[in-house]
Amino acid sequence: MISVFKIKSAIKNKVKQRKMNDQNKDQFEIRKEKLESFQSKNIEAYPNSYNKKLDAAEALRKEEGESVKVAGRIMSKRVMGGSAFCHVKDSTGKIQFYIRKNKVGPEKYNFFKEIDIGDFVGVKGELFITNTGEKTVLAEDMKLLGKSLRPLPEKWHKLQDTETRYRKRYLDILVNNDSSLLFKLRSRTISRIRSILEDKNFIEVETPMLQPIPGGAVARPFKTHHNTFDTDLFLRIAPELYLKRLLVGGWDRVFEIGRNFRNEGISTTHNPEFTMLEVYSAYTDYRFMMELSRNIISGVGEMIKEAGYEASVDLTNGWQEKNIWELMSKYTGIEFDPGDSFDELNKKADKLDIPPGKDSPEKVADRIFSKYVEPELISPTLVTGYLSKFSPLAKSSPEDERIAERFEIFIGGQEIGNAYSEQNNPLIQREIFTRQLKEKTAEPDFSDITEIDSDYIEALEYGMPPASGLGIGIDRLIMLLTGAESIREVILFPMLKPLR
RNA sequence: GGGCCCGUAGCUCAGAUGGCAGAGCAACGCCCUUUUAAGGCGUGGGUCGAAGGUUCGAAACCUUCCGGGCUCACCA
Repeated sequence: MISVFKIKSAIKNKVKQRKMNDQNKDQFEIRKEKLESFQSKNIEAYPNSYNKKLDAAEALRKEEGESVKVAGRIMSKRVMGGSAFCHVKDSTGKIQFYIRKNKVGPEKYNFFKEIDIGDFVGVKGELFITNTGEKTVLAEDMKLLGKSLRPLPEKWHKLQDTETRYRKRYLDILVNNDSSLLFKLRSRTISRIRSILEDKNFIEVETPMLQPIPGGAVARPFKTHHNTFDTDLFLRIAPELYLKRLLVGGWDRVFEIGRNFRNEGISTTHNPEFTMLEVYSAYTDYRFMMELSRNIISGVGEMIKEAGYEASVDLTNGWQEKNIWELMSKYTGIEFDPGDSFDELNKKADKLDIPPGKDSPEKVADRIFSKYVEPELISPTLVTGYLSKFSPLAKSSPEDERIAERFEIFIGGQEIGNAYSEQNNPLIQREIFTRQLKEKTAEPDFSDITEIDSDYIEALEYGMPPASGLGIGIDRLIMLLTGAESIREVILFPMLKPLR
């Protein structure tokens, strides 16, 4: 039944595809014909290289009268009979060139007229200033470096359609400067985080993304299969358990920036693959990570300022530490206590218009927190007081066994990170894993998970130093820094339904 | 998965109550040697997301499907 439907729709698509091409015919076909005519005239439309001398931005810093050689994509073309102005764009910006028939001769000029917006060209010539004051290259020669067969989005309104912007991100970053800047800022942010950690003698490592038993978080994993070993593997949901194996091996300060994969819902704050920073530091507890996360986030905040951006929230000042139970009491007006039973919690939830039900108490508390407290946590807030029983990889506080040595970072009403003192007692860890497994396998979604990661427990049995760990969601951090409304705006190629 | 909204030319968008599918940019032709959203004259371009239905007549109304956005739920 399914296959019949699929075949039908596949046929429809073939037909549609052909029609799409027909629709493009005008501009696409015309450009293809130009390409063919170039080839017949022995003009190479796709040369292998070009000896570009200067980026656009560099060329613009040169003086009037100096000779420059630049290259890029033609973004605009204004022809006035025997002369024309074009803007050429490379990764550093745009520069204008001016080409004149009586300067380059009729043959070259006519060739220039064949060149389309979107084509890559190289231009050399002297700089001059136009009547309207723009530094411009007076072309002595122009070379085609790459023919474009499809028209670019419109120059004034640019590319607006959200879906097309995500699916054809190359067009988005080409014509929408804001988008291009955002992703460059993302890159710089990650590189800044890296340098902050390296300065503190953390070393960057890479751990497996293909794991036999996905651990380090609770989430539905993606499943895959390795042919040679004929074994099922999972895409990691977190690198945590591998990074802590490195602590066992004596590497005291490690971090990883990389992709995690969670087979769950997609929303404005969730992409199935997302980038996490995880940091581990031996001989420290979660207090150390409070300091470190502040260093990282305010460091990034400073960089943003230096780059001329303004983060929507002050990331340097106003940091505070708050207890989750006090926060919940404050923002709901109902007293909450870590000792609350499931029943009591449900009753309070009911008063707050939160559906109670068969869920675990953690979920109920989390719902209350998400609805009433989270949106209020605008300036950076380190939230403590999480229950040990819902922090399976964290150590409990020596003062109160019920409470984990753990905090989460909230900024701009969003969870940005999570940190705790790491559980290094192999006996306790095994017990917790075993209990978790029983609970998990009761749910159909986790039926693939049939055993605990005893390899990890074995590592712990060799002895792991006391340590603290921190995880920061990079995508959400970037959202915060740029004020992006959706995680898709900060991921170059976000997950979309494949077009059939 | 539920609710609301969107899909019209390569791009950006108009098309009240059903009556011959439009504009700007881009393209093509002509004019134009300092323009910059260049300008002037002219031309071509559409299975109105898809399929059914209602109707004398559907881009518009109804149903289903496809894709997207927001939101709730699920979920860190």
